Amino acid sequence: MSRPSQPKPTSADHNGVSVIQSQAHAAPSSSSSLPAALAGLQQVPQLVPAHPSSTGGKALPPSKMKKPSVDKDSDEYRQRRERNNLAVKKSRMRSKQKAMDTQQRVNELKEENERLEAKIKLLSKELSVLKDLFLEHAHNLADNVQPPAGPEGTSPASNNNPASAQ
Amino acid sequence: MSRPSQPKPTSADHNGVSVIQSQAHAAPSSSSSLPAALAGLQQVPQLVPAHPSSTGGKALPPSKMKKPSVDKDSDEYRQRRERNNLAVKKSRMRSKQKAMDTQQRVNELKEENERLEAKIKLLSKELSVLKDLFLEHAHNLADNVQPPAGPEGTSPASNNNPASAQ
DNA sequence: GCTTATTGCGCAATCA
DNA sequence: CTGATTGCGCAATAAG
Repeated sequence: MSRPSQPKPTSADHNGVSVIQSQAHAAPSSSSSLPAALAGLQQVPQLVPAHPSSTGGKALPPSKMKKPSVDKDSDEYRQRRERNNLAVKKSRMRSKQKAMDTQQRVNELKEENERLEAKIKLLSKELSVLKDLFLEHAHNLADNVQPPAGPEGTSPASNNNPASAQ
Repeated sequence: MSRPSQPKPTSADHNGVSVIQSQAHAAPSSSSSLPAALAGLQQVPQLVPAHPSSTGGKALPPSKMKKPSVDKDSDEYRQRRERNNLAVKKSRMRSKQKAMDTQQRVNELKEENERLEAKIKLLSKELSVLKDLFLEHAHNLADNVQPPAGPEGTSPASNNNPASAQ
């Protein structure tokens, strides 16, 4: 599918002198047609070619517009277009890829986040248990310098019930 | 491949009907803050040189044209185009917005991640301190029932309450 | 001042 | 049938 230089038949009427633009009016307030506001829009209020030149000349429609000589039939031109098209394709491909990568990153980060939160939860729990144990001990020591022989402190804070039920 | 309909000329026309007007329309107003206007792109609505409303054969030399319909000069056509252009613009805008949002999400998640990791670090530290204290204590108890009498170097866990963060 | 990369846009085919 | 998407090419810039 390379691009064999082709004579390009239909090129003749491209625009050369005529911007065949077809029909008149392109919706004057085009935006008015639809909720332009909704669509975003940054419309530039009519920018007229206010060129300082005297009678601008090109303001006359029925005349010929002197467009730069961009010979569309030129071989050079065709070649450049071709290259640009390629570049465009490449660029867009990259862009898309990047978007996908970003999306993926979001997923990864989300997963990571969950993992981290789980870990935090775990650590917090461990910590609270240990703290409780410590407090208990401290209380025991404070209350009585000679706590019961029972080393383990499975008892409510402060004084544990020596004569506990069972 | 994509367009088996025609011998793909290197032109903009998608099917041979020819996009005669090239993209010269003057964006009536719509987006674009681009300085393109500077180029003096003042395209004025104007009638095309000639087009019979009828099927005036297009300009396609030695080929066969199988898509005569689609009167570009039709009012209907123009209207549909305009609408589609709007839709396209809207769609693209959304697409872009979405991409940006996703990117932002990545940033937020990254931040969150850092925060969480910091928290984990803190908790881990606290935990290790407590554990050490605990172990020490346990050893003392196991080795000797009378820790206070022992060498003063290893003073009991004093009191220091690490529960003070954030 | 060239070339490539990006960007906005319109057209048309296709999807929904 | 209508709006939404998508591939593609053009042209104007931006970037190198």
